Amino acid sequence: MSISALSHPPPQDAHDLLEDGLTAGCLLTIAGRCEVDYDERTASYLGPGERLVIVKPDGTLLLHTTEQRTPVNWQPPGCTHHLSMSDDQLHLQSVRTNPDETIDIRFEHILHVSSLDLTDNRELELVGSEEDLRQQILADPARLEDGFKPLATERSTSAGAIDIYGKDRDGQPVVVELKRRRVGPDAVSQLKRYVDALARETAPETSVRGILVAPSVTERAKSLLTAEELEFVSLAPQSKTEGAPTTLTDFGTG
Amino acid sequence: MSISALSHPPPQDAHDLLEDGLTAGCLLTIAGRCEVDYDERTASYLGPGERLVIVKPDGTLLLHTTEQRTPVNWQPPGCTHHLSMSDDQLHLQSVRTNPDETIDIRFEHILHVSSLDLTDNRELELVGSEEDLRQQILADPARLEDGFKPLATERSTSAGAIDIYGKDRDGQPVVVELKRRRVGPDAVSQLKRYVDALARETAPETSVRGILVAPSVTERAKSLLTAEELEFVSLAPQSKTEGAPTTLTDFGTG
DNA sequence: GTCTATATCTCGAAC
DNA sequence: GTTCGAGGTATAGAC
Repeated sequence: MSISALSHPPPQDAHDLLEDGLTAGCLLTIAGRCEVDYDERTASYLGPGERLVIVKPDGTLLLHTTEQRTPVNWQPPGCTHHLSMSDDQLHLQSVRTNPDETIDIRFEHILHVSSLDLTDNRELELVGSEEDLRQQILADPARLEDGFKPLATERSTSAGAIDIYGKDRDGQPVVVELKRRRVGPDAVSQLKRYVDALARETAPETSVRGILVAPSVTERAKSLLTAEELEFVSLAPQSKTEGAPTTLTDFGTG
Repeated sequence: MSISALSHPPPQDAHDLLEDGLTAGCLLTIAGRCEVDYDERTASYLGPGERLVIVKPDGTLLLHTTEQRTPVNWQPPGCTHHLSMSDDQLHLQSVRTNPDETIDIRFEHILHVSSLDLTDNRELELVGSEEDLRQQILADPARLEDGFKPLATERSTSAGAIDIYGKDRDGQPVVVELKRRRVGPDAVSQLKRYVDALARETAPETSVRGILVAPSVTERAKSLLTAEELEFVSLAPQSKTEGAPTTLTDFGTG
């Protein structure tokens, strides 16, 4: 039986259906009016309202309202779930360890429950990520700058790993930081951090260049780049129009 | 009618139920074997498998597999959804504008559909945030440092807004960056960025102190703090044991 | 396990 | 509208 469901069930019937599904490794859905307590890392309370609760076989819990992409309460994979009855009400408790966190859901009323036996082996194939941007540059370093020679990816420094480390046509060390989309000041700080760390760790007389690669930058990021004497090259994953490599000027379109 | 549901429905019946629910502003769930295409900002393809799809009345779309907290595909609030039939298969298309993005879901087989008319007015009450940490320091600045005087919150600089700006007992300017939990190198960079910006914007002979406030720091962040001549004070939201400055004798009066 | 950085991050607030 | 930073961020990869 791959699917069981009940509309407007007596709480005990809902409990029994869900209990069976939980032990059978099914994905559970519970729609109804409930009240939610969350405790530990922070704490929250959600007063009564009608929501949709999902319990996945991997131990994930999601509590969704009618709005937003983000669940209003949740628990990550690996949690254990306990169903119980009290005062003719269905209770669902979700327990996480390290950090210890608990979600308690009490259902005043149940609209619908289902237990779904889903099988899914497929993995998502995604293109257009930062990794694609890295591959673009490694395949054709001139896209970054004429004469650029990549020497390492993920080169480690005391401040963290550099996306691409290389040397320019004059043999000067270059730190390249990649971002798949328009960046703000945080990316500039990150690049600066790596440049400073590398400068500290290499011969003090050789200056280190830092190049931020992204489709575009915000105004504040641009002025920070100038203040920190860092550079910017416009490139986008998949070489879309925005980041056309054969470009005219570096700071390109605004 | 607050809930409609069908198990193992003919695709056309599922379509009709969902179409009614969509126009009525209901939350829809569709469980079944489907194939998914996502296109634009990046692109992805998800081969056939059994999943749970949720369409919220605010235009959110979630596509969940049996694992993980994060949906494998999604669309944020504000998207428009279109149901159609083709080759006796149910199609769901989700369209977003700015940026233009589309998700296409084709159902080979439908296990269960439901249309839920949920009402929920309650808002989540949360405690233990960065704001609580800020309030702690403003209420008792000595927790940060003896003689510290907060002068402004969210003081703006060319690099962004400073969490707390103040002066120490010697009148030297202090930049305080707050984090509600253990921090890594990124927080140090952020603090450094504000300190540098403030130094650039004030009299060059006065040095600016930077203090990172968090429950704890990683080793690398610690050494970066030292390298950048920045300081750290251990404090946690809600004055938990970890960040208590003087543990037992602090609460004299009520 | 902890640390580090990315993400179709999401979300809210300030501008 | 864009920008910026927080988040119970989640998640993957490295150590």
